[in-house]
Amino acid sequence: MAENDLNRVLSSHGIRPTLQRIAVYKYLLSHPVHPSADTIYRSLSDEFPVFSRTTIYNTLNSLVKSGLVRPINIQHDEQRFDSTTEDHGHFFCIKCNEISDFDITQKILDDLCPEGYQNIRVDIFITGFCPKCKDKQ
Amino acid sequence: MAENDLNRVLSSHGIRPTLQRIAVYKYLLSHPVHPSADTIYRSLSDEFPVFSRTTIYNTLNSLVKSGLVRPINIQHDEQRFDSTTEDHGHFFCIKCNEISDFDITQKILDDLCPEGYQNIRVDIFITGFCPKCKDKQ
DNA sequence: ATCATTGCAAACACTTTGCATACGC
DNA sequence: GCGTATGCAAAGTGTTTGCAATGAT
Repeated sequence: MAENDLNRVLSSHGIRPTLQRIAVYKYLLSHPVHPSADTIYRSLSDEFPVFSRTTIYNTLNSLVKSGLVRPINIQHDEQRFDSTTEDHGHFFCIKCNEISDFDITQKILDDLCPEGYQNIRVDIFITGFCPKCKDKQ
Repeated sequence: MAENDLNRVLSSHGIRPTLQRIAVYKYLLSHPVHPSADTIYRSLSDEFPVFSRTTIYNTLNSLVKSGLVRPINIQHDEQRFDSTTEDHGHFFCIKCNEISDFDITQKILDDLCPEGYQNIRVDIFITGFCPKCKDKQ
């Protein structure tokens, strides 16, 4: 996505497109392994030494609130973040620590919803070994 | 479950059945809303004033390691615990904060598993309003 | 000039660790 | 008696908050 498009997407979600926010959102879009706040901080710090952790957290919270980014609580020790907004599942590899997406059919999502509940979001997490790691356990 | 059965279950999983451990496990079995460590601590402290948070955490970690209890990471800010070991989904009510179980068919679980991955556990979390709360939002 | 954003330092909340005491076989 | 469990206090870790400085319109 070009810088201009990023600006437009952020603006249209009520987020003023500052240098830092563009960088965080761009990083999320281009790193589909669902990084943690700290991973984003360390990666961006190399590029722009001015970044602070506070700004990363501020930005992530704004992005989550606006609906552009979803938090993933697959591990209890740190939150991770996902810039894909369509419904899909998350696979957490306990060896390489990467989280990848997998498809979920609409039918499965419909079948899941329990009777009498009003659901707002569905999270499907699978933990195990990803294709890259399952042979070198 | 009678005290004796609890003793047997814990012992057979390599956990020496102390007063504290029995109380924590019994509490989990009898409170199917999936309490947090702190909820367990506060509830048991009333009954047995000797309990410390450390022991609650120690015990929960032992129970998780032995497979008798599963951790639930549906919220990022605290872990919650589940004494049901069969496969099922979790519904988190954002109003009353309770987590309830719902059934998942084996067929859905089979359909979920993505190609090429080796999965160890599946967690299905739905967030929203439970039947008790959906009318009084 | 005004209002939002940044970012340091400090505070916070949940969880783990170090270590001395107490318990169970 | 020896190994394990308990529990206090302290440390650790991820995240949020207070607030002054900076930036954008």
